[in-house]
Amino acid sequence: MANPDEAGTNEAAEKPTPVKEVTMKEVAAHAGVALSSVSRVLNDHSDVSESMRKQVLDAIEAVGYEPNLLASSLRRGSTKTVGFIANDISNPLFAEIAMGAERRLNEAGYSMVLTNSEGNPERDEALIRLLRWRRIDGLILSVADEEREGTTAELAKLSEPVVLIDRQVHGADEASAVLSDHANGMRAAIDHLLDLGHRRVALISGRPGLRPVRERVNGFKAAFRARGLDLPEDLLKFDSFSATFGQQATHELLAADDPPTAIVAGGNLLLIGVLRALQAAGRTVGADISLVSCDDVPLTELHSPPITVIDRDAEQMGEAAAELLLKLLAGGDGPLVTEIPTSLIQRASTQPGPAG
Amino acid sequence: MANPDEAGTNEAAEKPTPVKEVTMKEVAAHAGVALSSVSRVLNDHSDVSESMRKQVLDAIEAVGYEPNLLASSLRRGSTKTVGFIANDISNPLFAEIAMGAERRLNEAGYSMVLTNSEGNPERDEALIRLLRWRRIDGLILSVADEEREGTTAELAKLSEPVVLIDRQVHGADEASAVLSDHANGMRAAIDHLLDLGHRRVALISGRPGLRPVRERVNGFKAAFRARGLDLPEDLLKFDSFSATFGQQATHELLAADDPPTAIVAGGNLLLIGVLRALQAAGRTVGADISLVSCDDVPLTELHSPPITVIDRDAEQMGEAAAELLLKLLAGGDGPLVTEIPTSLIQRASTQPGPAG
DNA sequence: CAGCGTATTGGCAACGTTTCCAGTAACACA
DNA sequence: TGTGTTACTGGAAACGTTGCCAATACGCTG
Repeated sequence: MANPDEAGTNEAAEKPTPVKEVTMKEVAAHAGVALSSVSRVLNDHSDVSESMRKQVLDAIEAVGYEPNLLASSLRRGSTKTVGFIANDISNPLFAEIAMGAERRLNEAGYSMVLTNSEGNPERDEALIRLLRWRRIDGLILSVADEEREGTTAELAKLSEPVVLIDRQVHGADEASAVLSDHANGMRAAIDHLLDLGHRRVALISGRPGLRPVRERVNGFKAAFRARGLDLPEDLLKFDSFSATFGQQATHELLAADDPPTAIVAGGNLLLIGVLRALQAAGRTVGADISLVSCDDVPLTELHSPPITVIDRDAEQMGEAAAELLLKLLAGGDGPLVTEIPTSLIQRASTQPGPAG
Repeated sequence: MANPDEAGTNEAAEKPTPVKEVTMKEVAAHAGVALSSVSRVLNDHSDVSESMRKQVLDAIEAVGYEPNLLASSLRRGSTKTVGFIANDISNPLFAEIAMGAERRLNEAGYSMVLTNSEGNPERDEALIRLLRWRRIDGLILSVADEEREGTTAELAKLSEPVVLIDRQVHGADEASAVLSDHANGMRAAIDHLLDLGHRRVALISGRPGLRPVRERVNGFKAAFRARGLDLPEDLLKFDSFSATFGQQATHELLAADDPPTAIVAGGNLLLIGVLRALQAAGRTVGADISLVSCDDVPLTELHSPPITVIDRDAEQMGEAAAELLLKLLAGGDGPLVTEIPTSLIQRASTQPGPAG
């Protein structure tokens, strides 16, 4: 025996298990019927006799047949699969959206292919292309950059329905989408702070290239304008949604000549950075400085003091996106838009300010 | 005109846009070469002349060809797709694992089909079957119930490689897996608490049907046994990993005759419940009762006081799982196991106890 | 008994690839 | 000129389904 790894020659089969797949052909042969009849039974077509059905079903059981959805998809021209592209699914916000979408899609018999763009617009493009090549039936996505030409070009090549999450893609105004009402949420939050006597209100957020930021800024401005107050332009910090930027921006704000008396953090990661910076600077939330965050997460509820937030139901957003997509897949014509409300949850992190 | 919906006869095309897909056939025709040559160019086979390559590439450009990965998968017998099944991807722990796995798989040219079992073993089974039918090349999963016969049966029918996340499936000891070292982590945490003088230490966790729980209990017991101390059996609460159970169990523990002086929460959702209950009971973490949690999340770091945790790198777990799967897919033979270390991060939530 | 409708079934051509196998041309060598 | 070799290229058969179309059998009516 030259090769000690080979078990020996006592077994008939010498091949490295190329276990031929059990196909409908085997089922047909075993049942003694035509291939097409097996297909009809499996797709419960109307024209099948009871005897045929039983015969085929028994054969399926007997030979241990398992459908090949790949072949079926190719033939039918539908994969029963939808793509989901997000910046970062480890962000609890996207994780919940994905969760909601997946649940709804699964109910409807669709599987979800999940991908991360990692906030990189080039990856957005590559992923859209890949999913297109994979012949997905539809796509849910939250592009990393709304302005990017390449992304819209790739989307245009996609003839399947698309639902955007909190995005408005430039050049494709007719896109279906699930949009949160950030403007009103922010408006309510700023009104609340202004009511408390704050005037030096800072906003830390990602870049205005994304709809949520634009909308929040709109709400922010509207609140100030409504009272004839000047906008604290110097307190608006836009860069990324990361914790590191939250920390850095807060640090800078606190060190300024005329520091803010209230800060609004535009996301749960930013909040982490803001809290770290405040802690490092020895400021107490609520007492020394008021704080509002966007999106309710465990941290905001259980922090001491609890943090006021502009909330929205992320899982519902995912479900809504799936719902829209399913409508479009069923032949409904778009664009379809669902607006998800935001609500202000007042907690102890917002306290009366200087003029209050 | 009988039907007002029909635009009229001025346009040649009357069909409702059945836009025939551009296939390799069209490319071949346009380039004036054989189908097989187009295929060879696309898969850069060795035997293609420069002129042929250019000719075909130009034709692809000209007709706007896009590969059909479905047909390719069918023919090749590989979908370049792996499945991922988790209880609940909205749980930050799983979200990070999924993130890590997806990143690594994508690098290697694989897509990930993500599904939620919602902690339901029946869904586990159905999902494994569905993914099998979809001809995934491999599977990463964290089963909801390790004992479940049906699950192991479905897995047995799967001839593709499988990597378990923090699970040991009964009857399939030879499975590849990524396992965290929960026992040592818990052992360290309990040692820490015992050092501080705590004796009445409670553990709130999911059911011991899952490996993480069993391992943690082992670590817990080992720490007590090593000092010849009796196990506080009455303080071990096992039910689910939910916030509601965390809250309920804590409530009960606090109301008991001989309440614990320290609590260990076995997960981030449980922690939320524990904190709610403590808050409701007016107990201050650290001062009134010591607290340890499992898995470091923003809440544990930023809580006041910060919470001591048994940490592990979730994203690394996902990457490791993908890594193992890729090895198996490349023909490596298993079972392959990666152990992920845990570490105790001491923070202010653990303070000296009665005997300390 | 011819004719016809109904219910059921089988045959076969797709779907868009990949890959094996043969075939061709060019070229070198004897 | 014949032969062998190399370097490519074309043809055709898969992969496992589905769905159209034709074929069959049966029962019924006239």
